[in-house]
Amino acid sequence: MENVKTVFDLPVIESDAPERQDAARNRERILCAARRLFDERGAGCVSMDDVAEAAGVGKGTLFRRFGSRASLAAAVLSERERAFQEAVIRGEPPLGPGAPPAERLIAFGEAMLDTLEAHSELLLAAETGPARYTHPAYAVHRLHVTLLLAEAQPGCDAELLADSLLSALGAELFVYLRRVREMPLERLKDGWRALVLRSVPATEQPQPA
Amino acid sequence: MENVKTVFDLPVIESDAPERQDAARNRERILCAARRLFDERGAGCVSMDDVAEAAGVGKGTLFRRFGSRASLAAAVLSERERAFQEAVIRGEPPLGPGAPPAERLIAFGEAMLDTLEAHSELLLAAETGPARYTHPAYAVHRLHVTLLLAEAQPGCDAELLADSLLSALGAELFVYLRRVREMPLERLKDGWRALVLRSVPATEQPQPA
DNA sequence: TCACTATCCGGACTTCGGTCCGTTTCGTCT
DNA sequence: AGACGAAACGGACCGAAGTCCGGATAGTGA
Repeated sequence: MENVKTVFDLPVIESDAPERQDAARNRERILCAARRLFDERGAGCVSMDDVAEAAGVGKGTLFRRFGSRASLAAAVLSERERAFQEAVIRGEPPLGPGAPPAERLIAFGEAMLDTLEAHSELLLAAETGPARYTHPAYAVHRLHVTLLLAEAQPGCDAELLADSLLSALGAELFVYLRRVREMPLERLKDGWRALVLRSVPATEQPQPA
Repeated sequence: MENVKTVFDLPVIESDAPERQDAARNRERILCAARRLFDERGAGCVSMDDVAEAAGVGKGTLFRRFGSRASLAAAVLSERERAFQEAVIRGEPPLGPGAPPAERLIAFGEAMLDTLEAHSELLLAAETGPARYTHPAYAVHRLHVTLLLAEAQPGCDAELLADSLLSALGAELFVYLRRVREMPLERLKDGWRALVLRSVPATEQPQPA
């Protein structure tokens, strides 16, 4: 995992040719406008037409660059996501390499919960539809969790368990627990910790290596 | 739990007055048409206009009875849901009362997975938007799981753990695992079993009572 | 039987995500 | 510089969920 490059957002598969100048300019305009609007009004109150207009760009252009609303939200989050991946792959323990897998899993979930707390609306927008599971960022999270689980508990179905655990960090559930059920953030973190410690033997020691 | 009445669908909060005759007739027509169309074409290919037309009813009426598409899908599923609740509350072990809590949790998840396998599209439609967590059926599932967890493991945060475990049975994740990742149903069941056994000490014995 | 009213009906309308396609612009090759 | 093809632009257009409100109707009380 530590040799993996961070994975950026790939809103639309760009084959190989470099981006044309106007395209790059418009992408920047759009991202800038979207960031501003989402920030001002909350992601829920911003339509794609709003973004297009604020960016001074046609709607077709908006959808050509970012294939969907969910994808645009993800792109706006990509900078943060990039930093997060960096911290996970090359950062300090316990989030980064060096700590025992259970510790790292706990730190991972806590970091995710902090991100959710700070950007729940945006993450909610980014997870609507089938977007969540097909997004490259999710693939990275899954891979990370899968590897940690496999390390902590060889023999378990780490692939599947990773998805199951990650589902507990979904934005929809988070918003529900936080806003409707009004659970404090700390409680969610404790819950995650307990969940991980149940899934992984706490008796694990720091990997020798 | 065993004394709780089954909870039916409450698509729209009807205060107390009994339903007017034409209203009841139209509800029936709508449900009938929806059931048929969903069955014929798959839930994804049926618009609300389609349902309204097939039911011989205006669109306004459709939305007056069932507040949203998700709610309509849930209503169509309500009969099955009712039977499921019955089996959980008063049926045979291990799904019904009598088996140790871990066993019942496993059986519960397996039954949910079977339902998902049979009606994934409909469940997917029923879970779009914030619908899932606010639906009465979800409240019943959560209560059931919460009580079993509390019984199996006093002292744990059963409320939260219930939601976390249930998130692993969400329709969106299911469809993704099943169709995109192409995991066999049995693997998902095994995964659920493992998840439950990790969350609950397997050393638990049938409740003394 | 006949008002009378609360409830319900229905379809036109709005909003919004997403698509299409004729037009424009960029970069390149001569 | 001029021409040419690929790529990008933009806004009209579409389908579908959900809202609104003027008109119809079922139950009620006299």
